[in-house]
Amino acid sequence: MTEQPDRPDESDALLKRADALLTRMRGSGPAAPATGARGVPTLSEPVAPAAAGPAIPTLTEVIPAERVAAASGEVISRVQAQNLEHSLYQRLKRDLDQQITKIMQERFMPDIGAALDAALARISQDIKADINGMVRASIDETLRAQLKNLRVAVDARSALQEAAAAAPPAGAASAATALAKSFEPAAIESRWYAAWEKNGSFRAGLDESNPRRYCILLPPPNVTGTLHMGHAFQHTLMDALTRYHRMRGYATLWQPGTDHAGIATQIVVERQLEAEGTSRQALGRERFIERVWRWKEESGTTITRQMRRLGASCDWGRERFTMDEGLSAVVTEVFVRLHEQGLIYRGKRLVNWDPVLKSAVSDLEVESEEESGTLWHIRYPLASGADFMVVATTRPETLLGDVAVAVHPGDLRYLAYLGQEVLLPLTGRRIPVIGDKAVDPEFGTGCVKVTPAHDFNDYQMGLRHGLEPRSIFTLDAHINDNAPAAYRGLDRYEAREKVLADLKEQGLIAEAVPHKLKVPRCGRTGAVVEPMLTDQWFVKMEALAKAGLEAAARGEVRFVPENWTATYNDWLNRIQDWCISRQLWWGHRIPAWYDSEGSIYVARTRQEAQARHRQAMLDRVRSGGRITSSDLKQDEDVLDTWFSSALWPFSTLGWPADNPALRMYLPSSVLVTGFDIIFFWVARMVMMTLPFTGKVPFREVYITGLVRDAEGQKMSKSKGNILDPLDIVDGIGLEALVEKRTSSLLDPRQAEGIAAATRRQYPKGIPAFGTDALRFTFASLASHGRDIKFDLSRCDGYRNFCNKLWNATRFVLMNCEGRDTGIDETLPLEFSVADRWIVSRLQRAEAEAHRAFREYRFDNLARAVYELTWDEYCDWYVELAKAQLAAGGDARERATRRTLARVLETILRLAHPVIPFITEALWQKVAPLAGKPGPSIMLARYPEPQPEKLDEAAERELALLKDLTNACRTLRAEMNVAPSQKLPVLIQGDRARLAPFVPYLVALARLSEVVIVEGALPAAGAPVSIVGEYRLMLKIEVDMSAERERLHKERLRLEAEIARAQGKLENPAFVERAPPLVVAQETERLARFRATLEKVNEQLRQLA
RNA sequence: GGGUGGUUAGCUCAGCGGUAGAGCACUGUCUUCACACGGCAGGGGUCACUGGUUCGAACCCAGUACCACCCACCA
Repeated sequence: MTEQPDRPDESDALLKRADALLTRMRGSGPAAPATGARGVPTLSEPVAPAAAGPAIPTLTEVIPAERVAAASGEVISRVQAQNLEHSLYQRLKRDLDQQITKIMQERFMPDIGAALDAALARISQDIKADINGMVRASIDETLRAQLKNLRVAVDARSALQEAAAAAPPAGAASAATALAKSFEPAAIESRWYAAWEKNGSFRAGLDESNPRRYCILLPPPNVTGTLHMGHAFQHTLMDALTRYHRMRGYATLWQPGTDHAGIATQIVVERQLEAEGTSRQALGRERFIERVWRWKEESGTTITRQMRRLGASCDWGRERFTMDEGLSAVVTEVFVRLHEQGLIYRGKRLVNWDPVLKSAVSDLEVESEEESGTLWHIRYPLASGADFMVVATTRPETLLGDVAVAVHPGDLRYLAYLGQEVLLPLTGRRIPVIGDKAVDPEFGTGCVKVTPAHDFNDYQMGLRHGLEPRSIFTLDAHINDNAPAAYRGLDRYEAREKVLADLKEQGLIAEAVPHKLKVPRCGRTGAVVEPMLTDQWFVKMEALAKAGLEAAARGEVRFVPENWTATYNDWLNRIQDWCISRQLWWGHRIPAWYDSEGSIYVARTRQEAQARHRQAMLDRVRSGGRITSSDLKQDEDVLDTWFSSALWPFSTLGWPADNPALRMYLPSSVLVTGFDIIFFWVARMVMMTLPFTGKVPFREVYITGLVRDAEGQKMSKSKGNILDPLDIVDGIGLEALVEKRTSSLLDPRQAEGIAAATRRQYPKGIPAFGTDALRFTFASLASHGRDIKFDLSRCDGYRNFCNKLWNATRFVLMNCEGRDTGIDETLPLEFSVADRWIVSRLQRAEAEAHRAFREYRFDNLARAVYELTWDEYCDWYVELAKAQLAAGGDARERATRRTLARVLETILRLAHPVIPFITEALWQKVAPLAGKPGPSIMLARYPEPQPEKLDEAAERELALLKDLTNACRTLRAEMNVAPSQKLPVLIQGDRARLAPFVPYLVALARLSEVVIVEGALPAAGAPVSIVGEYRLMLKIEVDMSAERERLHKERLRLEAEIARAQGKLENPAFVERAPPLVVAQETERLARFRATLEKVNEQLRQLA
C-alpha cells in the first residue's frame, strides 16, 4: 500500500510523456516500417477497431469446427448458448491479451522505462475494454444470426433429449464421470422418473406391522382434463409430504385417481358432436355414453402423464376412476343404504335449473354476478277497481306466474288492501293481497309480486300462505301453457319484452329505474339459472351435517390454516338438502326403478328391484288389489359428480371389503386442496365417510392458496392468461405461447390484446426451467393464507439455485472423488471450527425442515434449504474448505473432505422431497463419498436433527470470522486496492482467539498478511490498516442484547407479581386481611423498576 | 348485509414485540482454478393511515381508507 500507481493524475502525466517518446520514435525508430500502413498508435489516441493491430479473429476461426457444425444442426438450449458464448469469450480474450502483450513488447522499445510500463498497463486496459465490447457485440450478432437460421425442431422433446445426450449421462454408476458444467434437467428427469416407477418406489406400504402410516388422497382431477398451475402447485406439496414421510420410514400411500366430471365431460363431448354436425340426442343415450368412454380412453391419460413429468410419486398401481366398476358399486351401495336409512328422498322441489343443460344443478354450482338491469314498477289494479297497487320487479315476465301480491303486515300504507284481491295484468286472474313479514317496506314500493314457481323466497312465502305455485316455463325456459296464449312458446327474454310492451300499452308501467342485480348463472355453462319446480332426488343433510360439525369440533378434522374451520362450520350450520340428481347421461345412473304406476324401488340391481316389486305385488294380491306389470324402468337421471367424489376416501380403499389398505389408510393423514372446494368436496367427504366407516376421512385439511397470474387474476383459458406448468418445465417459444393463449378464448376479439400482452410479458417466450426449479418455486410461494401471484422471475432464482447445487457438487466431486473422505473411521480426523460450524448449521436447517413440514410451511422449508446451501455451504464453507485443503495436513484434509461430502449428501436428502430429480442425480455421486451408497435417494433416510451436534461455540467463532472477513473486504474497497494486489492488515484483538482465522482471512479477503496486536494501536501513518473498532462493536452488541433480555425477564416477573397482587386485591378475603400494605409495596417496586428502565434506556441511547 | 384475508424495497413476497429482510430487477466491479444460471461491493423503505398499550410497535389493541375473496341476498 505504499504506492498507488493507478492514480489518474499521475498516469495522465505519464501518458503525456509516453506520447512524446513515441512521437519521437515514430520519426526515426526501426519499428515503424514493419507495421506498414497501419502505423503505430499513440497511447492517447482512441483505439479504432481497424487500427487495433491484429485483426480480430472471426468466429469461425475461434469456434472449433465441430461445434459450429453441431450448433447449426440442432436447437441449442439457452444454457448451452451461454456456455458457448462464455468459452468463446474467454478464448478470444486470452488470444487478444496475448497479442496485445506481444505487440506492446515488440513495438515499443524496452528501455522506455517503468513510467511507460505503468501507462501501458492502463492503456491496455482501455484497449481491452474496447475489444471486450467488440467481442461481445460480434458474438452476440453471430449467435443471433445463427439461431435465426436454425431449423425449428419438429419435436422439441427429441431435441432436448439430443441435447441431453450430448451431456455425460447423469447418475451413471461410474464415480469418475464428470458432471456437465451446468445443470440440464431434461435428461435427468426422464431417466429417474422411469427408474423410480419401474423399481416400485412409489408403491403403497401395506405392512401392517408398521405403526407409522401416512396417506394422502389425490383430489381426483377431471379425467379428460389437463394439468394446470393449481394442480402443479398442490401436487408439488403433496409429493413433498409423501416423499418426506416415505423417507422417514412411514408406510405411505399417495392414492391417485381421476374423476368422471359429469357435466364438464359431457359438455366437452357434446361440443365435439356439434362440430361433427350431430348431437347427443341424435346419437341416443347408449351410443353417446360409448362415445364418452372412447374420449376418456383417448385423453384420460393426459393428466396422469403430466403428473409424472412433475415427479408425482403416487402409487399408480392403485389408480382409480370414479366410474370404475368397483367405485360405481360403492356409489350404488351407499345410495341404497342412505335410502334405507331415510336419508335420501325424492320429491318435487324448487331447484336451480339450467335451461341450456336442461338439468338441475346444486346451489353451489350457481355463481351470481352483479349485472345492471332495471327495476320496473308495475301497476296491479285492485279487483274493486278503486286503486292500483304498484309492485317492483326485475323480472316482469314472471308476473304471468304470480299468485299473490305481498306487503309487510305492519305497513300502514297498504293495511286497507290486505285480504282484498288484485287483477293480475295481462292474464285477468284475480290474486289475493297477503301480508308477510319477509317483505321489506323500505325497498321499492313495499309491494312484492309472489311467484312461488320461479323464485326461492316466493316459494317459501307460498308455502307459508298455502298458495299453489304456478309454473309458466318449460324446461328450456320458454313460456308454457299456463300463460295466456299470446305468450306461449316465447323465450323468457322475448316474453319479457312482450310483457313490458303490453304493460306499457295498457299504461301499467309506473316507473323504470336502473338497478344493479345479481344474476345467477351456472358455473359450467354460464346460462342464467331458472328456479324450477321439478322432481329430484335429495340427501337430507341435517343429521349428516351435525356429525360433520362435531368431528371438527372434537378436533378429529383439523384445518390448516385454522380460520377455514369457521367457513366449514358456517356452511354446515346453514346447509340445505342436497339435490343429487342431474338430468345428464354421463354419470352414475340412479339405482331406482319405477313400475307403471310410478312406485319406486331403490335397489342395488334391477333383479333386486324386480324382486322387491314382485313382493309388493304379492302383498297387494293378498289384500285384493290390482297388480302392475313387472317391466320396471330405471330412473333416467344420474348422480351429481360430487356424490361419488364424497365417497373417495373409502371407495378407493376397497370398502366395503375389509382389507389392509382400508385398515391402514383410513383416516388419511391430510387432504391438500384449495378453499374453493371446501363445500363441494371436503365437507361432503366428512359427512359421507363418517356414517359408513365410523371414521373421519382425513385428520387434517391443508388449504392452499389459489394460483393466480402475475396481475393477480385467476388463471383461466378463457381469459388467455394461462401458464402451462409443463411449458415452464420444458420452455416454450413466444409464437407457440401466443398461439396457445389465444386459441381457446371465449371472445375471439380479445385475441389481439392478449397476444400483445403476452409478447410484452414474455418477449423471448419462456425458457426451460426444469421440474425441480418449478417445484422449488411453488414450495417457496406456499405460505399460509395467501393466494399466489405466480411470478416467473421467482423461477429464475430457483433455477439458479439448482445450478448452484449442481456446481457445489462438482466442486466436491473434484476435490473428493478418488480421495480419502474419511470413510475409514480408524484414521485420525482433525475438525476445524469451520467443519463444526457447518455441521451445526446443518442441524439447525434439519430442525427447521421438520418444523416446516409439521406446520405445512413449505416456504420456510424452501428457505431453510436455500439459505443453508447457498449462503452457508457455498458462500462460506466451500471457501473455508479451500483454505483448509490448501493448508494441508492429512488429518485436517481428511476431515475437510469428510465434512464437504457428508454435509452435501445430507443437504441432498434434506432437499429431495421438494426437488427430487436433481437431488437423486447428484446423490448417486455424492453418497458413496459420504459412505452411504445406495440404489436411490428415495430409499435413504430423511435427516433427523441431532441436537447434540449443535455447536454454538463454533457458530459464534464463525460469526466472528465472517465479520472479520467482511471488515477486511470493506477495507479493500475503501482503500481502493486493485483485486490483483494483496493487502496487509493489522487487527487488534485477542491473539489466541484470532490466530486460527489467519489462514482463512488471507485466503478469503485476499490479504497478504495479517498481524494481530494486543494493546495499543500503532502510530498513525504506519503502512498498515487497522480493523480496530471491530471487537468493540461486537461487545456492545452482545451487552445490549443481554441487557435487553434481562430487562424483559425482569419485567415479565414484575408483571406477574403485580398481577398476582391485583388478584389478591380482588379477592375479598385477602382485602379484609392486609391489603393497603401490599399494594404500597408493589407500587414502590414498580416505580423502582421504571426508574431502572429509564436509566438503562438512557445508556442504550448513548451507546447507539 | 355478514365474514375472511391483505396493504413491508421498482416487482413478487418473508418477518409478526428488541438494530427493516430475501429473490428478481438496478448500479459498480471482477473471466479466479465448482458455479457469469457466478463472486464481491453497493443504491433503494415514514413497514397504508390515525390513535392506544409498552421502556421499546412493521409486529399487540381500537378505528379509518383502499384491494381481494367467500357467504347471504331486496322483489
